[in-house]
Amino acid sequence: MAARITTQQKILNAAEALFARDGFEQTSLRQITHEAGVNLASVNYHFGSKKALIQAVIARYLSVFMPALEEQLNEAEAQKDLKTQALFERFKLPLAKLTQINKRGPDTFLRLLGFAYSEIQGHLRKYTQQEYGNVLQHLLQLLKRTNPHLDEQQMFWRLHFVLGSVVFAQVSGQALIEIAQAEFNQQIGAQDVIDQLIPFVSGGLENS
Amino acid sequence: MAARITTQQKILNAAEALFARDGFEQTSLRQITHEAGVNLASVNYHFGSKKALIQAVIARYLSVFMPALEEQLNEAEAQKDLKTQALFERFKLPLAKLTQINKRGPDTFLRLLGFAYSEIQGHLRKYTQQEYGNVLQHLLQLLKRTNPHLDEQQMFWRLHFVLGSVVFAQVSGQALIEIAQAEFNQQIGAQDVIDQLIPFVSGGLENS
DNA sequence: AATTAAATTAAACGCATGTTTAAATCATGC
DNA sequence: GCATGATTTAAACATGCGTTTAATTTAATT
Repeated sequence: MAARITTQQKILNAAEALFARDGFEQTSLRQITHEAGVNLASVNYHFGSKKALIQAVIARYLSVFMPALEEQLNEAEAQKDLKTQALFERFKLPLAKLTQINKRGPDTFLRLLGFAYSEIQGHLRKYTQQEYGNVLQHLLQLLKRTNPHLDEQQMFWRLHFVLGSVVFAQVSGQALIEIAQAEFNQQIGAQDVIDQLIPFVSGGLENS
Repeated sequence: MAARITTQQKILNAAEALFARDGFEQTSLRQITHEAGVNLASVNYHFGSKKALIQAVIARYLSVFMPALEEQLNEAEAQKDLKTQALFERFKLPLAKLTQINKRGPDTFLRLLGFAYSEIQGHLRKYTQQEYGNVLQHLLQLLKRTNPHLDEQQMFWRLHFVLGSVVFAQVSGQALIEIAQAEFNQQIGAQDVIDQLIPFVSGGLENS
């Protein structure tokens, strides 16, 4: 059991690609298993259910992303004169690290996140909160530091608006990228979208 | 054919409520027809297909909202010293007008819009562009006026981020409102969310 | 090599969906 | 009041889904 790709991995790889492209509900197990070249029943054999497969796909990314983000937040913590935008820039490295899972890992992860938030409402939120709640708390604390003029309620809403922008940018991302490319005659990648996004969410969050 | 509610209207009313609550794909024709107290087959008889029903539901709102928005934009056009935030505030009145369709019309419309954008990817965008493209062009032109420091590409992306925030706020809105109410011990409505949203999108769009 | 456990396979199950059919009912104009 | 067209109805259709079953094949252990 060394370099050969197991059935489990084949399923995970095919599933994450299709989930990221079409969403969870729009992707059937028959599509996934066909793409992976494995039997339909093997999903339920190895993962138990489709829901569990979705969770496994997301968990694989979170397990890389979250620790890297935590490290970045610790560095930000020590930083003097921390600015909101600089804080958001800290997301770029953890995101880039996801290439170790997949060449298009960063794109994939953000799109998965987008679908997860818009499709399975409370489920992922609860899981993330439970597994990585401390990291998110840390982020909130730092944002309060860079934005002492916002009260609890403003911060609550704006954080969710930020999340909404990110999620939307990714879910509608591919379509928008294609429109943008046609309109501006240049190659555009997910990284460019992030670079456009950061000043937007920074400005939105900070605004008095 | 005077004051009595026709089958078509019964279907539209039931459909828009369920669509707004659960999304288009999550709502079955059987749910809709049961709620409306009409026969299952009457949807296909009166509208042709589920897709056409969705379009009819959205079109009913757009036909009220868009002309009202156009009027607001014309007023803004004449305004001296137009600010981005003031421009976004112009959305409130057209939105409020939707109560003439339904008491909870504004909420319903925004949630429908949210689901429309996240579920049926290109379809609605094309329809809106075709039917009300001139209004949206007008909005874009005014935004360029209030933000001359942004180039075409920045404006393109930020406009879509704004849209994303709005859409997300509404789709995740009810869940978030409940969390917020529990956390801050006060009654919160869709209008409050809009009030929180406007400074966010204004700040995000303007940021240099 | 024989035994046992793990993994894979083809097939079927049960269910829910949107849509279509064809008969029954209703309303309308002559 | 009857005939005609519009509407409503109950039932079935076709399809796709996640899941389960039971038999077969593969791999590991003794």
